[in-house]
Amino acid sequence: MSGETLPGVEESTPSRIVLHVDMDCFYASCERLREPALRGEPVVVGMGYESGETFGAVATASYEAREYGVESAQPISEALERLPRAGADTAASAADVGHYRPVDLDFYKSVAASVKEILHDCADVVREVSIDEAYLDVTEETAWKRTPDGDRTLAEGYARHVKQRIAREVGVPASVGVAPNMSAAKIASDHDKPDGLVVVEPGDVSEFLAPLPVDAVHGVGPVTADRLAEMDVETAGDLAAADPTALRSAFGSRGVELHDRARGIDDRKVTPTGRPKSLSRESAFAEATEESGEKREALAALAADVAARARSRDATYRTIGIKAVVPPYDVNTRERSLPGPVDDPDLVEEVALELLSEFDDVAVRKLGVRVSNLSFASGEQSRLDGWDGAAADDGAGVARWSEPIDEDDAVNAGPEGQLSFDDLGGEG
DNA sequence: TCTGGGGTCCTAGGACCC
DNA sequence: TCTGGGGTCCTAGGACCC
Repeated sequence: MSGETLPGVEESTPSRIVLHVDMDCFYASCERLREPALRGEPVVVGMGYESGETFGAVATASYEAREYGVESAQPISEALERLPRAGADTAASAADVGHYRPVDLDFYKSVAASVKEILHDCADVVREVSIDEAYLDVTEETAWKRTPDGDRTLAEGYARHVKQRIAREVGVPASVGVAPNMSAAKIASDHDKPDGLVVVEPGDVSEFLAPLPVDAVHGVGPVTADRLAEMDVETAGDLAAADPTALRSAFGSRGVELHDRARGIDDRKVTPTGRPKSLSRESAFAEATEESGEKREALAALAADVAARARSRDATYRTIGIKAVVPPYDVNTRERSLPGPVDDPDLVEEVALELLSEFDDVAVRKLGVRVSNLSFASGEQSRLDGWDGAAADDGAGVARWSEPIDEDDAVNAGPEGQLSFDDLGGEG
C-alpha cells in the first residue's frame, strides 16, 4: 500500500523512492557492444588474462558461460576446463565453446560514463558504488502513487524509463530494483537478474525479504552466514525474527544493523559518491617467491604506480602501507604514518621497501602498496567547473561547500576533508 | 573455492594525553 | 604513588563488497 509505514517505525517523512541500478555482467556486455557477434554466446572476461593464454582469473562471465559452471574469480585454467575456448583446436563440439577476452577497463569506463550520464540525468542524487552499480534517490522525480488503471506504481514506470534509456542510448542491459530504502532496492535489483525490474512497495518490504536466504542481505557474507546458521537463522525472515540482544552479542553493532535490514529498515540516505579513502595497487607472483630482488622490484613498481595515481588525482597521503600475502594465504599488512601529508613517490617507495624488510626471509605470493589518510587540497575548483550543480549533499538540491578553508587547517592539513562536497564520480 | 584486484568499514589493543 | 576515566591516534587484522 502506498505511503504505508512499517509497523513500529516512526516515520515522519513520506517513503522515499530508491532505485538500485546494477549492470548485468557488465564487462561481458561491454565486449558485446563492440563485438555484436558475441551476443547470445558464452563470454568470459579474464583479468590478468591474455589472448590464447591459460592464466588469469574470471572477472565476469556472461549468463551463457555460467551455464557451464564458469564463475567469477575462478582461475581461467579452470574455466577453460568447463568451457573450452572458441577457435581452439579442441575436441569440443562447436556449440560448447566460449569466447575469452582480456579485461579492457578503459573501454568499460567509457561505457560506464555514458550510463552514469543518464543516471545523473534521471535523479538529483546518485551514489555510484562501482563501475557497474549505482543508487538513485528519485523521490522528487516520481511517486509511489498508482497509475489510473491501478496496475502499477508511477515509480515502476520511472524505473522502466531509466532502464530503457540505458538500453536504447548505450546498448547494455541493466537490472533495476525499486524500494523505499537502499538495502531493499539492492536486494530487489538482484532478485530477477538479468534484465530485471523488481518493485517493492513500502509496506511490502518485510514480506518480500522474509523467504530469501540470509546471505541475500547486504553485509552477510560466508562467515556471518555460517555463524547465523548455527543460531538457526537461515532466511532473512529468521534474521528479522531473531533476538536483537543475541545478535548484538554475537556480531556487535553490525548485528543490530543486519537485524534492521532484514526487517526492511534502513535509514541511510542516498549520498553522492565520496572521495576515495585510500588508493592501492597489488599484484600476485606467478608463484610465491622468496627472492629479495624480485620482491623489491615488484614492490617498487607498485609504489610508483600508486604514487602516480595519487598525484593524478591531486591527492596527498599521510600513511603508506604494504600488504604481503604469505602462503598458504596469510594476509599481512604493515603501515606507517607520516607527520604530515605528502605527495612524494620516492618516499612511497622508500617506506614500502622498509616495511617489506620484515618479510625478507619469507616467500610471498602477492604484494601490495597502499596510501591512505588522503587529503584533496588542491585542484578542486577547476574540477568543479564541469559540474552542473545538480547533485547535492543530503538531497538539499544545492551544491555547497561546508566551510571555507581555514588557513591554519590548511597548513596542518588534517586527514579529514577540508571540503565536504563530494566528487562527481572519480575517474568514471 | 586454495584464492585476482581495488576498495570500505569495524574492532581491538596500545600509546599518549589530560 | 600501582592507580580513575575519557578521548584520540596508530596499527593490524578481519569481513565484506564488486
